[in-house]
Amino acid sequence: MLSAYMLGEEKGGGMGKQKSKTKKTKAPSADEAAFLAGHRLDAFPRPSVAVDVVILTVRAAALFVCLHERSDHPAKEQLALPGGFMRIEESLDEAARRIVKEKAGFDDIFLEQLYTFADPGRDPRGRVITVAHVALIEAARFDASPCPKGRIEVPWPGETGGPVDVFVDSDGPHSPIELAFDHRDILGTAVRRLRGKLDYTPIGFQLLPAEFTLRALQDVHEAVRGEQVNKDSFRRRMLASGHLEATGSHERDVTWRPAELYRFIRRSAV
Amino acid sequence: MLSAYMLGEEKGGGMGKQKSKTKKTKAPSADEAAFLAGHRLDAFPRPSVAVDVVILTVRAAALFVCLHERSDHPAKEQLALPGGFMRIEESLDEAARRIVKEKAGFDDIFLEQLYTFADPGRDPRGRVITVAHVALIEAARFDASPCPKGRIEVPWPGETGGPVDVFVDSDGPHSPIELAFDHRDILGTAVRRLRGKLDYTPIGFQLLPAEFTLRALQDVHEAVRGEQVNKDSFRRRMLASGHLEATGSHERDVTWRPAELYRFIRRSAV
DNA sequence: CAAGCATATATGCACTGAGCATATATGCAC
DNA sequence: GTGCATATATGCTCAGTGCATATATGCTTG
Repeated sequence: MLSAYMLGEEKGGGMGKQKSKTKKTKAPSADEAAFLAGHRLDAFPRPSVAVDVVILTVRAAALFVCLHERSDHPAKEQLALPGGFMRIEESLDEAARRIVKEKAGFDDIFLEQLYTFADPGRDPRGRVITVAHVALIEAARFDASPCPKGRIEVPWPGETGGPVDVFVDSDGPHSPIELAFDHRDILGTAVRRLRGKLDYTPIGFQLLPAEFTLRALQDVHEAVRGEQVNKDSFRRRMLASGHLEATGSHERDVTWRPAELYRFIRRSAV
Repeated sequence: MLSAYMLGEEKGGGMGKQKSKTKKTKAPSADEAAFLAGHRLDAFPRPSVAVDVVILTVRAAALFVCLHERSDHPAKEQLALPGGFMRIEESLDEAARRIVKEKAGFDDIFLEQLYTFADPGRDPRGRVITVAHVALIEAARFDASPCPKGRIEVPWPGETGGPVDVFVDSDGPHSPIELAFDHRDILGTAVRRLRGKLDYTPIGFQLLPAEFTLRALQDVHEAVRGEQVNKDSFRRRMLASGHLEATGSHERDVTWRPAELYRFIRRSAV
């Protein structure tokens, strides 16, 4: 049944047809308008498209993710990533922001598309593909959300990849919890992406408040990378990156020498 | 205009067939089984899901992409990326490989998911989202495909991003061609991704034959990055990467001193 | 055949950033 | 004040990069 899926594409399967290239315009011709009017995209089966969001923060040198308890089957009462179905009129970004707002309560948040998971059988309800997103937020705002929070432990080094383990600390020390669907894989992909971008983009600053110490920035990098970094060269590299601006003020209520607070500034041009 | 694809009910109704493929989820309880039996994913409007593939190679120090002339509206007779609708029973990877085979003739190819483009209005037929993929192939195999070939010119430096220009050289020097839908943006995203991964993954070797000279490898890097690289440090860096194995043989039929041929070897462990 | 040419390949040197050690500064607890 | 924990500054070594120079190896040309 090849033709059923080739709507709007060539039917014959030949590759070498080379018609003369006519000038093409954006305004639809009468011919095209007639084609579109008689066109039925819903004449063949389509999957459902969901959007899931991995909302991450760094607290106490560890990665945490915002979860959501499912109120319906499948995986009823199990924890899952906040997600929902894309509405027919909204973009993926709009859908993701709506879900973040509805299920975690965050209004303004750094958001980026991650990967599309589409294995047949990943959802028992039928053919559901999900466009996963990553959102990053500072710990104070993260903590203010009522969502269940999971601590992430990454069992692989560097950017190896694979599922990660999630612990809900309120239950005390125990084995990692189960997540609905393939959400442990999605989480693993999110961590791998984050590790890959951390050194080459200013993405790490999204996990910090507006003003922060170099030590806090280092904590973020160490939590994401899952390993210690050299303090001196980290400081030098960050200060030389052009992304930091000293505020002149210092942290308070610490029992040691207060560190200077810095602001993130988007670098002019490369 | 929305109503055209908001006629919710599906005519084919083919969701039930693959329901038994739930390998990742636990056996449903009686309660859950009852829920799933009464569940209708098709009660809500769903988009159509397409897959487009950016098939790239490097030839003569330039990036080239494999295209496809559309035989039907919309954008009839216009060039586009090879693409098609995902079938309800196949994974994205399977769909992409089917499309690569059908429209470009490549059987075994490096393939990777790129990004999902889903702006409402990107397709005049209605709500169509596309999961774009990138495929890389060596120039000799690329040239053997009957697909129309476009030369890529990237108007932005580094990983700035944005649409790229495509030229069909057979028509002589002229302005960049128009591509169907948002395919110039998809191409731009592909180039940006490629630039980002080139230095930190062995992805560049996918653009070369099994045995190649260091100069050819450098040509690949320069074509992807769009700028010259230092020859000496590039050689040293590549030889120190652990990804290269000398074959002992040398290139032939060149008018200068023949360079040694190398093989790509996947580095053991990091 | 010898000279010339284009490229490959090898080596040395200066510069830069990273890792490391050391010294000084600044808050709090006692 | 003393002790302590951390921040901050400086100097050293080492590895990688950009650059220059020297040699090697094929073909072309006279």
